Amino acid sequence: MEEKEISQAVVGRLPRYFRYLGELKDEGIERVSSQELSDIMQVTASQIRQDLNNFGGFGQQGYGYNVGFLYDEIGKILGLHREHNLIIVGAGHLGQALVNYMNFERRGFIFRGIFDKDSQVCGRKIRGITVQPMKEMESFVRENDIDIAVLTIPKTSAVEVAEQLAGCGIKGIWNFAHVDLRVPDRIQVENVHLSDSLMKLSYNLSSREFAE
Amino acid sequence: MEEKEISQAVVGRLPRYFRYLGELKDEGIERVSSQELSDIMQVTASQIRQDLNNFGGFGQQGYGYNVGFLYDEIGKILGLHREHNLIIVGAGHLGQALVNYMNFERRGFIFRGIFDKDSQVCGRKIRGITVQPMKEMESFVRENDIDIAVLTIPKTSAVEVAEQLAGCGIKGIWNFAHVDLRVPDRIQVENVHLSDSLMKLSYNLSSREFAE
DNA sequence: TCCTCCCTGTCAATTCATTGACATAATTTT
DNA sequence: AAAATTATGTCAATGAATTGACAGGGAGGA
Repeated sequence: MEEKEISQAVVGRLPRYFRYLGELKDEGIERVSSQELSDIMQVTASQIRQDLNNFGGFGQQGYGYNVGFLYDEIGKILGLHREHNLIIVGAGHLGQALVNYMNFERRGFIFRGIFDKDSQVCGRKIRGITVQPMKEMESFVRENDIDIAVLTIPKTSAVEVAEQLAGCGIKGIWNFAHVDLRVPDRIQVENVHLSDSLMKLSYNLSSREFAE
Repeated sequence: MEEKEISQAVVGRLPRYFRYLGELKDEGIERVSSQELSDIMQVTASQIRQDLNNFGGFGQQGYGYNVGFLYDEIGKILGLHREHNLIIVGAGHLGQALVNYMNFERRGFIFRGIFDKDSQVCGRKIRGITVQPMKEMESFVRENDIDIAVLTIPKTSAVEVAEQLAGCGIKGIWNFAHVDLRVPDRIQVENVHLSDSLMKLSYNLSSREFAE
């Protein structure tokens, strides 16, 4: 299926295309040209065509792109046509917030388990899912066909937990801990470093002041 | 201060340098060469030197970089040497999680107010801060020297709220709503699109399967 | 059916980012 | 004090990403 390696720059733009196409679809719009999309999304039409062509010719000359079709195709490319089983490790505020955020489920990302090392928290239910102790994690991952682990734990324990997860066949880690994980190549890690993001904003605020 | 424009690629790496330098500092290490940093951080030494030189010559030939000094300098570049006043708009799970996440305060990002449109939620206290109704937001921003607004609200209301914030002199928006905000150029927007991030992970999971 | 216009897919050109190479300066060793 | 080593700052070379240009394949109207 994948012939040439797709750059992460392109991959990073796919969800945004997907979002805008979804909106157009909801508005009942059937066709769209790269130029129209360009106007809406504030990227060049050339980039849109270039990006989409990495995955095949979805458009038609003289017509443009069929919104519904393109939406579905990008969804498939992103792997949204099938379900993913997730667990959350770390039942703190952030972990709970993610479990309660329904939009993930709508896209096929289903939370199957929650784990926490604090025995006080274990047994509590979050959105119908019982928090389990850490020692149950590895067997749970193996027995329930878990694809993705979401790490919402302090960085001190994240490295160790990532190793455990690597050992029991997890495929991907969505990492909110403020540390870079070293895992085998077969495991994909997607980092969400919130404080990095906030610092970037802070930088851009200060640099802006002097630019004037 | 800023002579040439620094690319966002560089800015995006600064927090990571900052983090690793902080760790070295905590370990009591005083000096580090670009080559040593390169080994630890898994980026090329050349890139490290190139990046740092955008902001000045922090190192010394034959010696390397002084960890503490470089840490402080990058902190200043990132604007962490002064406090930022923040408000949260949207007291849902995610908003609460962010308020409760102490690490931001440690870096000088102080939450001054929380706002929500749900009158049921207003009046409740989150970490000592009373949730206020939306109509108080604009005057609060003006009167309390608020720099940054954190949007943890659904996308439907985010656009409107962003406009209100633009009107009352906010400088930056940390946007967790799943929508692209259109605000005047003077306002910096940093997006955290969690579902985009998860979709990227999903893509990389599927593409990996076929690559083997 | 034919003609005109539209818009993609793709190639080429340009811009931007990363890596490599090295002259030079400070440190450390002898 | 001199020699050897270390490691920066910077320039040049390479590589990657974005933009521009256009041939040619439909679509839509007459």
